[in-house]
Amino acid sequence: MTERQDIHNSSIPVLCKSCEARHRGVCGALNSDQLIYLSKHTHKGAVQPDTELIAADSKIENYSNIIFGTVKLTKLMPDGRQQIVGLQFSPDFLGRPFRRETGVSAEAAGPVSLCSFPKNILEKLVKESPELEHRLHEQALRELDEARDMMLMLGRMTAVEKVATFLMLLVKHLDPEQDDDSNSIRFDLPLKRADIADFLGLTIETVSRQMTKLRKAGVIDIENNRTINVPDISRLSAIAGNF
Amino acid sequence: MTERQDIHNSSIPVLCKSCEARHRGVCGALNSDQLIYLSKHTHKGAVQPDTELIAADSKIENYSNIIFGTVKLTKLMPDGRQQIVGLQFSPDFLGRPFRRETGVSAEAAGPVSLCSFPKNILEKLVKESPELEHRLHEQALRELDEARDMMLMLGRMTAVEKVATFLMLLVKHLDPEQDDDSNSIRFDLPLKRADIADFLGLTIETVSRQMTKLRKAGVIDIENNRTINVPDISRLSAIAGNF
DNA sequence: CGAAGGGTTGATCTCTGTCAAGTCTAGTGG
DNA sequence: CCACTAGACTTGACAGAGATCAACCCTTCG
Repeated sequence: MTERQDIHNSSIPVLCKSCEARHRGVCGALNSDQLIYLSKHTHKGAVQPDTELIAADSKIENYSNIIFGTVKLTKLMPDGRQQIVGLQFSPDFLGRPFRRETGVSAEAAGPVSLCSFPKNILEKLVKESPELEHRLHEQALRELDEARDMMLMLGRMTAVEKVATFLMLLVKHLDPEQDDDSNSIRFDLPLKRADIADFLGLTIETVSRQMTKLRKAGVIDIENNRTINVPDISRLSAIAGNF
Repeated sequence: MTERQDIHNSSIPVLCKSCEARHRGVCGALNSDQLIYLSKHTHKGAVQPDTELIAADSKIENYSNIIFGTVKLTKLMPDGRQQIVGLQFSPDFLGRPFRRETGVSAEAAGPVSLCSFPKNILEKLVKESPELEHRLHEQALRELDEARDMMLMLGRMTAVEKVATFLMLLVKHLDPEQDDDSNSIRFDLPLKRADIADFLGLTIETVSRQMTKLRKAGVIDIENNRTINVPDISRLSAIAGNF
């Protein structure tokens, strides 16, 4: 194992001090020198909802870490049909090293802030640090697992199951191990109905109906159309077909 | 770039001499010493159709290269619903380095022959050869792209489009750039109807009906239920929504 | 020959999509 | 301050694509 000096070294760029990505994200593989080098070329910025971050088939010039917000990866058919093929949250890495684009575009699902740096800087770092490539590899495998979970959902689940699965995805993401005892949770939907529909392979109307069904069954509680309250997570989980 | 001695070196294990994986697969990243080391622990063998190669959630002890045949990666729901989440063909690598299983199992779709070696041997090689990890990383990214293409298909396509897309997948795979001028092709389906249905998120009956529809429209020709003749690939491609 | 596996075809049902109207909220401008 | 509009969401009526149930064909194999 390589020495991981960065943790105890005080010379960490100010930019990175409070950044999640430095621990859980790809930057965790860098030592303080590399971090300083990277941060010199880095640009932190906020983007507006529905901004296109990466156009399909465009050459990618920048890579980013997501500091805050939710990014949706979408695929579009010529006639306008759309499918969300991935959601990326906080310390996720955004970009496609070593690979041309294949028709996926990235859009901010709401307010998002990013930490971006030029493609060639990252590639230089990858060459000198196998550990960094290993991190990227692991993120790719994680995304692959998520994609396959979604494939089972898209191909074989009913509408209610899909909606429940989506809600459980958010629950699991917001509640990483902590609060295991509390069986209830409350959170805001990061996506509007149209996006949820594109995520689940349904129409807006069907999504709406299934949410109403879950609400009437007492499985969830909806405030302002955006805030969800789950009084008993295990009930929701059962509908999602927890496995 | 690392020196790639293996191409011109005559001391290549007999086992590997005629193997596709040595060029296009992961083994292409190894020099002849590493190849010899690996081949010492390697076991080539054939497996019967529908054999389970990797059980869902089992600890993986072996990795393999696919020498011949088609392997399906499947996900199963408790009530028996099933979804094929990936197909792997000839020089593909089979296994999940650095990652516990997540409910995917691998099965031979027909007669398959594999070249297997123990987990720890590969992991040792990965440690000394960053190029090998890079290859594995690239295969993961390729699989991720395929998974996302499938997600669009599963979530947003109609039954005919799905079947046409599946056939085009086979066409593209069997016809890598060559024979670009010939607009027709003939091939055997590597999957039976039940597997095609699990791949497309449909039922057997619907798959059968859509194939009949394509046959009656003159887009394809079916012999013995297994051999497909496509007289005009562009017609098929148009139905699949080629993009 | 009979049984089993793979495939097709038909009749019917149902879930989800489509079309259309309506609610609620926030924002704009007179 | 109120009318007006636009966007996000819901609800209802209806239609249609695909699922389900069932019969049937064909080939293979003991």
